Amino acid sequence: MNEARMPRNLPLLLLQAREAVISHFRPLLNHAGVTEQQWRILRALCELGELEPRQLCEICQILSPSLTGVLARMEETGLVARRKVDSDQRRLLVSPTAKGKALVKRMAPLVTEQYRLLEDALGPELVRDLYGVLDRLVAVKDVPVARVPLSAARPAGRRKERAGE
Amino acid sequence: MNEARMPRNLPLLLLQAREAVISHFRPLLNHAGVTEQQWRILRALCELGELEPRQLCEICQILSPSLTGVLARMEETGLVARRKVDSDQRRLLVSPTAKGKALVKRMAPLVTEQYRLLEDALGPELVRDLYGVLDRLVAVKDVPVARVPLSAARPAGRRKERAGE
DNA sequence: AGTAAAACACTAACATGTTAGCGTGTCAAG
DNA sequence: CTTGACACGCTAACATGTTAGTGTTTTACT
Repeated sequence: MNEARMPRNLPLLLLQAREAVISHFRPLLNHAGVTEQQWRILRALCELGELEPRQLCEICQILSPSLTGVLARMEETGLVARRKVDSDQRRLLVSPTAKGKALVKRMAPLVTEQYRLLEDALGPELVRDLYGVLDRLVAVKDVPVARVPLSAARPAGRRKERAGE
Repeated sequence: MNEARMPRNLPLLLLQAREAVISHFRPLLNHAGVTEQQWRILRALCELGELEPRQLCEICQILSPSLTGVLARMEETGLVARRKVDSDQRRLLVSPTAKGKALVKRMAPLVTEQYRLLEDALGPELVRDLYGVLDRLVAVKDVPVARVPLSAARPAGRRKERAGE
């Protein structure tokens, strides 16, 4: 018969790959008292300087609503500072505080060392191939979108019914 | 000076890669009324049959506390069923319902089609390399863990202080 | 048999992901 | 100058990620 088996689950594979890598860094970040997202933001700010929230969204792969909360907590703990832009009242500028920069400076050698250990375990070729392939993947544009037949898909009637209505 | 720049952020790159892929499937899943996690679980159950929660955790890369909630919601909407195992009162067995299987069967062609479009955009070599590299990465074991100097890292004193204490 | 350790699913508390929508500020067309 | 479209950061509501810890059932060892 048909049954036409689906292709491998690529998003899942990428998730597993990411977990395989990040698991070796999580202990370091936990010990430093920052989350993965906070670390991404701090790194970006220390490497690129003052940035706007929307830039951080793109660079750190964090959606705007999440970023709002993350930045609020980081401001609370004194890792970053936010200031308004005079020329455009809509925009903000986020910068790392002295405390934030100090944390990055403290963590950098540890992160680098752990990365080296990981590289040793993976081997230079795999690491090189990894960056090569992923960079190519991320650079891909213009992937067409399949049209949904409108008839297919659609479970029962669970389409956003609020509880209190 | 030193400043010793850190290596590239590999977990971030993997996150970006995953987003580049999953973004093309999210509309399909949304339209079907299931989340990414629910889809991973349904696929696993339909391809491998009845599974225990801890197996689903491993296969679908979902932590136990998250899985508890996801399965509860899926049982609520009638996509899966849970039953206890007699031989071991601790364990459970999760299986897809008729409704769950039907959803997978409906979605399969759409997912496969979208995957084909993605493959066309990426090119066969890149897809092949992608799986090759990621499979090798996931398979890596025995990565040593860097010892944290105990003195380094550690922001101010924000180490799990409860609000009501 | 009897006990300590481990396995399993679960809860709790917090942080983030995801979608929809809101309010204000900016800018361009009329 | 005004209006309408858009950009930006935000809130709201729900689902999931993450860490710590709990209660119960098994298992291993004495």
